[in-house]
Amino acid sequence: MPSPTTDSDGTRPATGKRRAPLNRASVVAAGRRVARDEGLSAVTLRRVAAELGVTAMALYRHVGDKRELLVAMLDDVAEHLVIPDREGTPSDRLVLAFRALHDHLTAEPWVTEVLKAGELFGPRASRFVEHVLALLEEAGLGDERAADAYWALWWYTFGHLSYLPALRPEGRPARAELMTRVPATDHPRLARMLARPPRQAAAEDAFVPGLRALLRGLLTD
Amino acid sequence: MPSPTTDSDGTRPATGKRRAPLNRASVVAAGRRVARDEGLSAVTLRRVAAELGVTAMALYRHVGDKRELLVAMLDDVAEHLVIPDREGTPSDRLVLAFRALHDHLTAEPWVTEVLKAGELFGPRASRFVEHVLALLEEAGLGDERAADAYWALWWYTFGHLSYLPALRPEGRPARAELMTRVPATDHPRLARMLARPPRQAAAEDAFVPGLRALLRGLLTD
DNA sequence: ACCTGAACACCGTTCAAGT
DNA sequence: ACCTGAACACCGTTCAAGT
Repeated sequence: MPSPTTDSDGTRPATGKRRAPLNRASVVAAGRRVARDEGLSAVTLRRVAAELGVTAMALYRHVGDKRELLVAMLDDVAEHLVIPDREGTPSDRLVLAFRALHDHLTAEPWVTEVLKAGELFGPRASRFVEHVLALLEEAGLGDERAADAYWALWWYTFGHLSYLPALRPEGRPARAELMTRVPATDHPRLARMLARPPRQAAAEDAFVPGLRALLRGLLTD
Repeated sequence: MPSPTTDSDGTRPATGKRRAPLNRASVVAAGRRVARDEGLSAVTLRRVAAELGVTAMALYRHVGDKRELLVAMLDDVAEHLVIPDREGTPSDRLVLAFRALHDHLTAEPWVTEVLKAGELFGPRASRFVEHVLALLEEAGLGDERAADAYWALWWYTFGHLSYLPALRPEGRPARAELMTRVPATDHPRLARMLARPPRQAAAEDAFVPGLRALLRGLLTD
């Protein structure tokens, strides 16, 4: 390996063969790239390292362990969330915010697979939480009820996000197989529900009505 | 524990050294035992096999692969759910049902870790889904709205279940560390929320009010 | 028919060693 | 200071072989 140049810690591209120096951001970016292009299961330390032209053990200088890498990848996603807002009722603005959150976390499928409801989100997206709490306050909720409402909204949103992978092409056979196993005579309503087309779009369309219903219930009492 | 049915092949206890013959149920039971006693991470094919006094490869005759074992373990839990009911409004009876579901899935911590919102639950607990759909119908909802409402309720419930592991002792340090990183001046409401004690009991108490709010929103419109 | 032994192709992680 | 090579202790899974 060539490396005789004695530069201090310059970020220069250097001449030809020298690799850019590793840092946390580049490791996280490489992890996201592998996850996006090859799926979450491809995100191994060896694979991410290869992506950077480096050996797996080199990553340990920058991330601690694999779990920390995944958390950092998630934080990276959360940081780039843009929270839309406009004139309107607090309820409408809350719908707007949670739709944006939902769509943002859905943009890269691997996100919904790493996401753990408590551990990885919530407080990490500080701006988002603060925004939501402010709107709930504006809607007339006190500290305690606002906090409960925030969690209810997040649990609902998280639940829906977790449901989406099952609708992806890989999950379809499992669902089809389930349908054949449900005894229609014993469970007529369930049979009717499963008979309805479980299109991805339908599930996404179902998110907002449920969100509105939840808000209706949370804000009126 | 299956009753001593006189089956075709030799199910005799045999004399002394002969191990009871393996079957799917015993493999699933062994998996649940290991998960309950040593946590989900201990559920490896080698460990489960050892629990049965057998080698890992012997399991493949009964479960296909590891994912199938986990699904079977979950189905086993779902099957033993008792759905309580009593006189009352559909709303009250729905709260009763979802509380029971919530408590049942919470009884063994590993369950919330394997649970995938779409893939593993929902239709598998046929009795439960049918019961809920019937109550929603009784409350005046048509097929389509009842199905949407069922999913909304399940997403909310699932989200809360997924949140609980973070409250377990192992997850606490992470939360404490988050608190110190949140800038109180920029996010005063978030800081107040995090300052409140995140006791496990509090989170469980928060489940029912949110559930009621969601139902309020779903049933009135 | 049911189970075993040995092997394969991976993991995350460690540690001493290189430069 | 930063990275590598080699090794460790695991995984899930396969396959031919035993009984």
